[in-house]
Amino acid sequence: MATKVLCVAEKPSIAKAVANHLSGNQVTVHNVQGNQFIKNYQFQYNFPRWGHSDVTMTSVSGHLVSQDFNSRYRQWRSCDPVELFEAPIDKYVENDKKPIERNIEVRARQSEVLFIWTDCDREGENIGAEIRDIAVRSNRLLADAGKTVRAHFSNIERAHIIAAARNPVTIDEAQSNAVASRIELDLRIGASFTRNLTMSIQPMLQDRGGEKQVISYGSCQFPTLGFVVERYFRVRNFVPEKFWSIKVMHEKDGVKVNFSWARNHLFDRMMVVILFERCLAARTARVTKVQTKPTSKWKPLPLTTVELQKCGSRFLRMDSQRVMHLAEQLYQKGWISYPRTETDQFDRGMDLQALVRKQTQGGPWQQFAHHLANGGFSAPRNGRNNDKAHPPIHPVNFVDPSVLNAEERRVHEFIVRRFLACCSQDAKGSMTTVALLYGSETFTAYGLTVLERNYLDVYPYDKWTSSQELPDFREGEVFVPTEARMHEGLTSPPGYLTEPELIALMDANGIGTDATMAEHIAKIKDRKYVETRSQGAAGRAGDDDISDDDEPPPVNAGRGRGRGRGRGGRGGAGANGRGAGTTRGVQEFIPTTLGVALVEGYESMGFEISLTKPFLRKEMELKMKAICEGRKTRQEVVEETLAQYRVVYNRTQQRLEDLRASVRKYVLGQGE
DNA sequence: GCAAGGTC
Repeated sequence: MATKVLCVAEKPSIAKAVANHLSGNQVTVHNVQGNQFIKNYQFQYNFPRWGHSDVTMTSVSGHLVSQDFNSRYRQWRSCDPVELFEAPIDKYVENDKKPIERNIEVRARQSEVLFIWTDCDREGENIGAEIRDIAVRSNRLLADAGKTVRAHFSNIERAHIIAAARNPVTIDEAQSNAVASRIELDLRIGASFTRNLTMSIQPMLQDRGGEKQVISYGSCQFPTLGFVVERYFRVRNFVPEKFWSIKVMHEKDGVKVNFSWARNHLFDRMMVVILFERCLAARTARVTKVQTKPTSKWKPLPLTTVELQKCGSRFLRMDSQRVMHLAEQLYQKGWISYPRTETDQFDRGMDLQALVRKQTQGGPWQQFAHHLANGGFSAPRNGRNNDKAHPPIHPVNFVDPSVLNAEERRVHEFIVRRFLACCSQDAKGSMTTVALLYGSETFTAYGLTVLERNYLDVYPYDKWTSSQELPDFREGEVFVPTEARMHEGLTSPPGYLTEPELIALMDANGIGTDATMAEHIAKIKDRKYVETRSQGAAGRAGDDDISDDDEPPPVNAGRGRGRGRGRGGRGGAGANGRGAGTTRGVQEFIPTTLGVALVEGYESMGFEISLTKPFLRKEMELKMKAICEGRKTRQEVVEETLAQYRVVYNRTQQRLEDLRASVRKYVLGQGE
């Protein structure tokens, strides 16, 4: 007698891949009535634990269960918003998900074992619990010990999937509970604050003929707005500072070589005058070091969602939501892998060379792919992130670019080139350093010669070019510099926040996930908290009369722009918050008067915890971790967090006048 | 008319 096993994945693509691996492609496919994406795959498999089995492999499509307040509370004016802190919450399945629910119910009734194949992350654990609850309601026997299990897998390579099928584990209830608390808190806090804010502020805006707009609070959208406003004020409040430096130029063999000062620049004019006079007094400079050594520019890391979005803004001039939409389409058509991933390491088991060979069929990268297939291949670098659920974004099949529309083609081309770049060699070069001692001061010139472009040939988004060749200097050589002068400069203000910078800040502060960051950005635009414009479209705020010092020396460029790069430095010249590389045409974010009023209004209330800063979200993250590790229960976290927010809510009520004053000041221009 | 998280 064959055991009947029901497998349920988080999404159709996983169900299909797993079914194919386990069945050896001996599989029959059935449609699920009412949903064109979900399929049931039926095949035989011999599980060590259950023996010869008839397997049905199906999937859900993300969360199956929705949550909202009981209908008595759903009308906005049905209750005081503060009641939403404890109003009963209903769980239900949306109508469009009913066919998926029904499919599981029917199949569960015929099954002896339920085998969950959701992604191995917190949300996946919670979705797994949703699936189990629905299945158990339909077949109580599945609640018995060992009758509901879960696959532990971190990629969909064949061997890995088979190992997961043979070694089931149990659902991690703690992780599921962590998500449950997150869901409840986001709902209660988001809804209560949003209703309160909207009902107290919206009438003021309507007075001036504004349309009815929702003024929302959310644990992700507010910190996102906070980043934009913070940068805005940093630009607005920027006071340029004068600085001084010493510039040395020497012409040799017909080449003018600029030497940069080891101290870069100083903010003390007298000091620079003294140091400069010592240079002049010394008259000659002596070459203290001539060094030529190999250098390289590292190839990029495997592509994550966050990186795709940043590159989309930077290189393709598309906003993050657009890029994600296009990537989603490419995924659904089967050209690229799953586009929502935090992983920047390829699993060792993956046959990357086979994927490279697929790209030799055509496209502008064809020749390069041939070169990799014929011995040029080099294993990708490993980044530091692995979500244990999805591989880095990569092309899974060849598609002739001409069948894609213009926008899809650009995103697809980027993904293919990025992948091929990952599989090729670092660019190689040679860096010459010449150091001078002139008076008491050290000056340095650098010369870069690019020797092998390697990955750069397929990845035009990175720039690395040879500098002017340095003339021959000898250690100990003494000369009178052709030119030496003092230079006066002004520090320049940071630019407004660009989308890649905003995404980097959200990423570093844990605001949103790879799948939702673009939505939060779109949300604060939609709510009219911020506006975007093309960088450089309008004159930059403040003075035009800005000069800056020379760029810092060209250090080994390999040190990639990693995750979590801090925000632009403050004050100091040069550290101006503008991202590396060209940013012309990139969208920059400017808060509206409403956005500024909200942030300033809340700040003026002087809470010890700020709603517009990322700390609360981080704290939530830590509390979820505590639940996962068994240090706290779901109830404890919900209660203590709600208590925290209640304090903020009550104080917001008491000091509503502060918030209204802020709106009057910034939005209505009525002063204080 | 509310959030954030999955997913098509």
